[in-house]
Amino acid sequence: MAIKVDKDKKRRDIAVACTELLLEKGIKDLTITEIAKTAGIGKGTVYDYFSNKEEIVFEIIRNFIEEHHRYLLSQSDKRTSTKQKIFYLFDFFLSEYKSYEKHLVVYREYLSVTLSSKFSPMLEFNKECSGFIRNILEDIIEEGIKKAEIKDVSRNLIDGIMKAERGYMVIAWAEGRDLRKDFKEYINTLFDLIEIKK
Amino acid sequence: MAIKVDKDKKRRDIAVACTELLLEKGIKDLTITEIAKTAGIGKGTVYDYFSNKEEIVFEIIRNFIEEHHRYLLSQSDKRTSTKQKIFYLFDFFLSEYKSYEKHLVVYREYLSVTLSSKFSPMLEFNKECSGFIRNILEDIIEEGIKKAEIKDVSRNLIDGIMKAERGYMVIAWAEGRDLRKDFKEYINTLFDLIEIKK
DNA sequence: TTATAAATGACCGACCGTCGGTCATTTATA
DNA sequence: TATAAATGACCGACGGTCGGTCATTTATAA
Repeated sequence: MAIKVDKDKKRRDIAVACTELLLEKGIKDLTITEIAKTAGIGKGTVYDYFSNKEEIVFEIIRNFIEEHHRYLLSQSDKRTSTKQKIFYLFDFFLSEYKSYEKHLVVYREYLSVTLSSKFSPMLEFNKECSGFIRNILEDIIEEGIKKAEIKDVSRNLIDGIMKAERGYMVIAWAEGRDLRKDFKEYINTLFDLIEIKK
Repeated sequence: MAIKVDKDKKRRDIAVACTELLLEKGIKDLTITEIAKTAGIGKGTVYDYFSNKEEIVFEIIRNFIEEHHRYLLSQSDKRTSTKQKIFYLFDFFLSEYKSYEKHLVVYREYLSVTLSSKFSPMLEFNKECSGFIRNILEDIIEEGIKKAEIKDVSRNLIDGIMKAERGYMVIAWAEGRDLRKDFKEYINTLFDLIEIKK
């Protein structure tokens, strides 16, 4: 027997090595040759660990997203208001942090790819992601209802809020508007309608 | 001087000739060679009328959208309810017509392209389009308020509804859910909140 | 008026560079 | 020495370019 490499580990290593490169160049302008060079391996070796470019990009972006989800899980704070919790939940795209900017651009390009991709693991993962966010949102809403902060009908808005968030995300690029402000105003209006006035 | 062709007309002719082809193959799988063949011209000639593939696709899709907008303008019916008018406004993606299916698929791929494109005429046109829909939606809402069907606060929901629609559009593909039903439920819930009960 | 030379620009398809992906060959190790 | 692992030359597809051709129009001279 010759050497055995840990295929999974090497896969991850390649992904990690190319993270910065992806943020710098974006999906479309990222080439396999560059990926190989950056990871310090031959071009053919890339294909020993990934079956195509889409898979590599997906691996890297999945890392971003999973990391962000871990961050969200660590953030649950029962003291803040229901509305504030919702803002926190969508803070990835509401945040003003400059360092998020590149991530946001790549994430948007990734969404663009998923919009017309047939690569099912990616589509599957996307479903999981919205399921994840949706669960948190459901918890937030349920707790708000239990605390009598918001009306029962709020439950039916969950799906719409999820979709609106995606809409703001997607349209912002094409229109160059300040989506952060717009989204906040939208949530504020919803709360005008669903909040139980004391 | 040699013969002068009407450049604009020929441009349109090429676009029209390739409409069916685009619907059949989608944006990504459409090749310039096929376009040339379908339009009955040489490959080089294509580039006498369009500067790149994106421009050709854009020309064809703009036709779809403009046609649909003309249809919307012809549809104003003052007799129906505010909610019903909103459903009509978004009928392009709510409609069950089988013949719309291919258009919808290509439109979604087009959205995917706009999400990461730098081709500014397209981005500009996109802004115009949402402006167009938004104007109609504003009129619908204003009239609903004037008729005392819905509350004043509805005005602030316009932006959110626009974005939610886009979100439903975009997510449907990735999740394979029945976006028509979901979107209708979302609008129904909003109306529960903004309708003035008699 | 007519024959013909010159000018024009629409049209073409061979060709180019790039890039994702493959495969025959080499290298390293047990 | 058997075999896993790595490699980079190579391939084909595709978007886009460019030099050349040819039909048509215009200018000119007999």
